[in-house]
Amino acid sequence: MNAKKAREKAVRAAKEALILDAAITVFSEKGYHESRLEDIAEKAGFSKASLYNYFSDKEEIFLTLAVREYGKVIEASRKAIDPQKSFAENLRQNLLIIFTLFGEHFAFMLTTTNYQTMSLLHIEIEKHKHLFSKFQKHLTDVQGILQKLIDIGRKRKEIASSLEDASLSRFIGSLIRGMLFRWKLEGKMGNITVAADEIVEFVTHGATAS
Amino acid sequence: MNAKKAREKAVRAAKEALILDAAITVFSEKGYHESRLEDIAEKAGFSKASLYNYFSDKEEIFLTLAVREYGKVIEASRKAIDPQKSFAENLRQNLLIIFTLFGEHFAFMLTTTNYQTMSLLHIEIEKHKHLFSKFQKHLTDVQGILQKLIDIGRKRKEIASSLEDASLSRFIGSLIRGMLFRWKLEGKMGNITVAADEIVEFVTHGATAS
Amino acid sequence: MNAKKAREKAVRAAKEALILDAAITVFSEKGYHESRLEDIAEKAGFSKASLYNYFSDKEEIFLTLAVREYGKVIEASRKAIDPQKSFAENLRQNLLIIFTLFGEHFAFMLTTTNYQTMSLLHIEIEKHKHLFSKFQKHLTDVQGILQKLIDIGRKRKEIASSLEDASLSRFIGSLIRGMLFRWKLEGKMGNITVAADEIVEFVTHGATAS
Amino acid sequence: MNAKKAREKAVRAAKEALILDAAITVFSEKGYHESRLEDIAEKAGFSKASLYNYFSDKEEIFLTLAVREYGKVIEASRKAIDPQKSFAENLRQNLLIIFTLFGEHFAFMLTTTNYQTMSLLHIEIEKHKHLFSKFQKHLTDVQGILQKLIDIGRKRKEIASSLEDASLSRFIGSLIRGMLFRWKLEGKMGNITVAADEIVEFVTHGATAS
DNA sequence: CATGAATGAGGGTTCATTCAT
DNA sequence: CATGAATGAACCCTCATTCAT
Repeated sequence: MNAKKAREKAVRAAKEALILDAAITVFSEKGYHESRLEDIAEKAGFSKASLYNYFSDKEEIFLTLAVREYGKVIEASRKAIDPQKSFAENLRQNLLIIFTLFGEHFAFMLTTTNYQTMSLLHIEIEKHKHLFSKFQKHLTDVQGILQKLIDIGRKRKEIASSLEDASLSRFIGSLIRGMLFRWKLEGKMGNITVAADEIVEFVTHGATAS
Repeated sequence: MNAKKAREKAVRAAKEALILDAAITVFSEKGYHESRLEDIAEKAGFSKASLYNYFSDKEEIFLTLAVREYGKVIEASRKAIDPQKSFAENLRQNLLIIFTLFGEHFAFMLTTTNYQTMSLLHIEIEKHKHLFSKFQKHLTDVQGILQKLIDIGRKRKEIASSLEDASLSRFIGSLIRGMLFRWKLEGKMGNITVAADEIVEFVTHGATAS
Repeated sequence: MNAKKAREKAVRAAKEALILDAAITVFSEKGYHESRLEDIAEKAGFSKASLYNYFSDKEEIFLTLAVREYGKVIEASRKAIDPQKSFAENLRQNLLIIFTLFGEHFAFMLTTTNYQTMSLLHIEIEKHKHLFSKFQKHLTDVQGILQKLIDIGRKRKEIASSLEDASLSRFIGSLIRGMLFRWKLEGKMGNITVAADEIVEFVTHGATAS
Repeated sequence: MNAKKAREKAVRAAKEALILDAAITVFSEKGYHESRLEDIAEKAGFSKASLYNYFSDKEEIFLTLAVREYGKVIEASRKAIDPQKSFAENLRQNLLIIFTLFGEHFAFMLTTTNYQTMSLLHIEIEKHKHLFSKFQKHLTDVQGILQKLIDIGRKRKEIASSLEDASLSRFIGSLIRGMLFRWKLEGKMGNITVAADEIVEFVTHGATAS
């Protein structure tokens, strides 16, 4: 009977994944507020009401999804950090991971960014307190990873900027979001490798040196 | 009678400005979709219905506003460009202009950015074709100004990056938006001069050199 | 211009009354929860959304209505109290007032009674705190009026029951509600005078004496 | 095989009882319409869907329960009637039976009362015609018992009221419901003996005599 | 039988837009 | 012009009931 329970759990997880997969498409395309539950349901092959068997409301879908996606990126990023390698190499690796893992849903990261600024208005954060703080922790962690890379660079004497680490990591984050933003406007993802190389080049030398 | 016409026109323009001034506050705070016409009207001292005497719909208010705001920035930026000065100096000047002109409504730029990605979904663009293309032209112009700065830098041999000018200008744009985003999350504008200096520092030297 | 304001205010009040009049019919028939805003709107000659121009939500309609109806009864009842008359006469008068004022909407009182027990479950009472406490005060006032009658009876030595005044007034209240309940089941109001007389008879002598 | 059948039947009956026991709690607390099948199922230790193995729908659960509960009361009440005793004594006994049998679920009687007035709206009565008429018969029977008591009182010359027996019995019913209503508002049952004594006192002497 | 899951049919509420005064 | 008022069109969420396993 344990096997049955396990199977059912797996089926349920698979369906949740179906919904989240549908949701990421819709959220990426339209942003949080303009996304309609009905679109997500339809894309996932469910009726709107069925979504409520898996998630308590729209916000939970969104937050669960955000946590899942960032979780993937954070885990992969952490594993990829290699203090033996140069800052440039580590950064490049990290960028490739981000761009690869988000893949065709690269715009979702922009949606979360936007959600972040909007969430300041909602007071109902109480409802999904746990998920929400997890979401925020993940966002912090992403910046943390960038800072970790910078830290390594500092130790290896590859970084000599007078700017604070926090500023540097925020700038790198901005460049990443900027790239996603460009792709979104262009309607499709660009070449990941080129994008990563460009960012690395800009971060390491700025505009003045090659 | 010509004087009367002129007066009426001036009055109308003044009222439009009142509405736009109210709109920028609301749009900055809540973004395009979450902003309610009623809030704008109230802040402008009109009733919701009155807005329709000056603008045909919500989108026209937004686009008119965006065109106005970017227009200001573009005009001021163009005037400030000085080929005799260094790239860094020009960039710094430009950043100060952007941050100063948007002022407390700095977040409005983020809203336009977000609107930009959402507008791809609307089919109604036909309705405001003229305004919309003007809006897009302005956005292009802003990038154009950044490219102009880079161009000057190249000519003065201050920029040696292997990256294309378009990429460089996009990166700078990303850094600007990133700074605004940070301020939005923090709930208030930071120190403009410091922000400009940091961006200039990062753009000129990247992370590796000071 | 003051006249215009006054007229508009009157029109508005009239429309509110239309809605409340529609609402009392629906609420009387179906109770609070089963009443649909759409039915009320239709009966009042408005669209569902229009109701929100006059009341902030369903509960406000209900509470406003309840306060209005009980207010009428309480005012009329207070005026009718005459310490010079006998307890029986006062009670009879009061019953006639209640039955007359509620009129064809007699069942509304049952709905409020039921709402009262259900409201214990809602936590949103905060939202309409003011109206809600007014509503409760009115309910208390109705009992208070009955107690006042009893008090007069005591002073006139017409009441000799060993029961507490509070108990007596509650019993009388129960008899009133019981009469309304009967009418509701029968589908129509019965003869008001007969009903009042019966209750007076029962209250004064109980079952054992005539 | 007959034993097996019997056993299965007993098991089934036991499960039905579990559901009904859960239902009475929920219905008492929230009334018919606000009670959710899910709550009943959970309290009974079943899944929501399982309820449909025992009852065809929500209404059947309610009606079955009502019939069961009133059945108990009616049976006990009938047995307790003693023509040798005084009207007051018989009434007191009957009240104690009602209050005791409903016990902590005293509010259920109010729910049935309310359901009674609402049921006039449902057209589906056809569906549960049999149960529904049984339910109504029980309600009539309760009144019948009260009338029986009055009848005994009349025969024993203890009742001299000019009011019709039907009216008297309805009044007594109202007093009972009023007591339950009070308890519901207070959130808990009061002292049964005191309550019964008060009602007996009021019914026998009214307010004017002690 | 038991149950997880699916869903149709609402119900309350919001908001941009229109219209009559 | 200004505006109070009206409303269609959504949208989120709930729940009794059905169904497949």
